[in-house]
Amino acid sequence: MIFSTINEEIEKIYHILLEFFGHQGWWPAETSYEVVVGAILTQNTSWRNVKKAIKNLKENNLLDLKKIAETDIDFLAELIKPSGFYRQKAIRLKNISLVILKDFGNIENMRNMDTEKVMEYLLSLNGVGCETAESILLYALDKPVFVVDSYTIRIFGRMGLPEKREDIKKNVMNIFKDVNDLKEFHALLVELGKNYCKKIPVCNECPLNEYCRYYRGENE
DNA sequence: GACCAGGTCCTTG
DNA sequence: CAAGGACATGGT
Repeated sequence: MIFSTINEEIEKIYHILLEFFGHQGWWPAETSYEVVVGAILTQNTSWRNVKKAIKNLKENNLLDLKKIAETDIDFLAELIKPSGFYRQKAIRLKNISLVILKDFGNIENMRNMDTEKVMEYLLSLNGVGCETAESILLYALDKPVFVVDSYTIRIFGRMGLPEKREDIKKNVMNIFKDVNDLKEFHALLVELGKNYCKKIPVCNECPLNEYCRYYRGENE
């Protein structure tokens, strides 16, 4: 067994963040389908805005695979307007729901498939890219997958860790095998990204300063 | 008013 | 492959 510096650093970061921010309890949703909807709606969009869209769907009793699959696209677009890119997202959301309904009947039925297979399947859907697919796998289907988003890439870059999404994913999944750890870690990284590791960083009080190249003025 | 937000797709070089 | 534009609302 060889101890890698990178692994130790990643593990250390996880524990610092957990201590600093506490347990995140992601994904904030009542059903697995709600995770899927949220994952689409939050693409390049603040969760604050997504919540409004989800609220609209719930108030219309539409947060259901079968119902969205039958909903008029223009009406759907109107409801999810606050989440931005709403015309695109309405089309994609309805299409994705239709296809999943046809192929599986419901989200839960996707759990029986191999992780690799579901990943491939999800990526084939228009509007589902790497991050959305990973989010669905981890948070809707409870598959042990690490979600790499733009915050993660930025944070790893600032820490001097691997910056390519597949490298990040490999490294993290090599350390954390447990679904709950993977869920927690991604949520914690988003929390750090939102509050400290921004494009214009808030280094004061950032819990990861001692690991940050940027803070030490070594790059950027 | 500028900039950013829990991306993805399509087109170009 | 990398880079650039389109998609759009709402908060700081």
